Amino acid sequence: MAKSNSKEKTRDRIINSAKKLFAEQGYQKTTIVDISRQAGLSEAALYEYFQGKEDLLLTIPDLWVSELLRDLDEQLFGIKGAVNKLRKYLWWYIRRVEQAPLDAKIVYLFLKTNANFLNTEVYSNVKNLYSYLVDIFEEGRKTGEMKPELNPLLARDVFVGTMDHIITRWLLKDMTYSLFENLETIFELMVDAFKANHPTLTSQSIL
Amino acid sequence: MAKSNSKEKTRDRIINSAKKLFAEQGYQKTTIVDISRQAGLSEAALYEYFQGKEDLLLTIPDLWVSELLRDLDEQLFGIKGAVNKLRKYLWWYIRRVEQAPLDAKIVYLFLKTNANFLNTEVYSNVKNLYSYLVDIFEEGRKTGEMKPELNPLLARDVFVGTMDHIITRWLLKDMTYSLFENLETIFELMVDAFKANHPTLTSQSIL
DNA sequence: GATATTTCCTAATATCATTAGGAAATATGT
DNA sequence: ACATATTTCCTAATGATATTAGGAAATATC
Repeated sequence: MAKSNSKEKTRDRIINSAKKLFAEQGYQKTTIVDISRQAGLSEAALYEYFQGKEDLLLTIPDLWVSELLRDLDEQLFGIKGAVNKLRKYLWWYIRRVEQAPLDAKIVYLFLKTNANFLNTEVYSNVKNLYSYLVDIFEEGRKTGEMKPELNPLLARDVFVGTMDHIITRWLLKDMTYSLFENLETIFELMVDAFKANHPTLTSQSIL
Repeated sequence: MAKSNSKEKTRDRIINSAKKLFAEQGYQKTTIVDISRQAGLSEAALYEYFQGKEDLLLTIPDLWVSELLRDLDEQLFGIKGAVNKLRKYLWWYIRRVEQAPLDAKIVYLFLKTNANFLNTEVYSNVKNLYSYLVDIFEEGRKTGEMKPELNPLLARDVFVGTMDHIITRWLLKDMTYSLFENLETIFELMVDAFKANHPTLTSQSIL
């Protein structure tokens, strides 16, 4: 299996070169020659591994997001309470973004642009990633930890929107600070939107 | 002034053609030939009006966003109370997006990608657009209408993030529904994050 | 050791963005 | 009205770059 092994190595080298260059110079300004040089190949050889530049762009975040999805279950396992799960989700995701800023940059800045994004494997994986949040809000609503009238889909929009917003700004500002800086405060702010109104009084009410 | 008049007309024709094609097919897939044909010109003539394709891309949202900025002051004039201002801001902005979906699409989907975005006039105008929100939250905090410990910058992040998120999804889904559908509910959800905790009790407390 | 397959390369080819150079139309000054 | 300057536009270049052709070198398979 030395053949397929070396094939995997070359493929990985191409992916990593592309990732680096896309994130540094942007998708448009990165040429196939750039990528293949960086990977120590000719342009033509690259086409043995990928159908083209766009295929390459779509492959990178695909790997990252499906790995995220695999990890998420495990991370939330055993955590009790909707708010605690929500906190874990946020801290986990932000950490993952800080650990893989190049992947994050490609997902957040270059993918949405792409006309095929909605038909992508990445898109459906991202949707899955976010659907966990809907479940968490649903649980919170049911247990009375959160508002009885809470709409889980809209709560997810607030949560994901805020998360994506601070991540996008961080990426545009070239990751010059830590995403964790105000995370606690912003989390508490959001939770106030979701939590039942009078936590010190009885939150169980009969219809 | 027939000369400069006709010049303006041609320029506008180019802008509108580009706007339409960029929004329909994306920036990359739209060619200069496409745009100039649509505008009834040769490619070369287009270069009399714009420095190139990227210049064209950046000009379109520049016009839209500076017009928004001019309008905003007037729209908020005479509205009393931070929550009322916030509501007006949201309804105004969402309406503007629905009225100019092509411009919105270019701002939201193609601009962030661009490496020069942060050095753009558009960027500084968008920042100005958002800075109104910070003022509103500051006012709300001072008058006691909102939490005394509210961080106006973070509140803005929640508000803008949520707004941008629902707009981006709407654009990706090809504007097949109305942005106003759940707006009331989502607004109330967010306001719960900002408002003082016990509105029925005294909200003035001494440190 | 011979043959098939994979991996890679050097050169086309094709598709644009952009520029050159100049013609036609329009404005300006007399 | 005429001559000249300026603006607007056009038909080709030119140049960059994604992709493909065709085949050589390396590697695997029998």
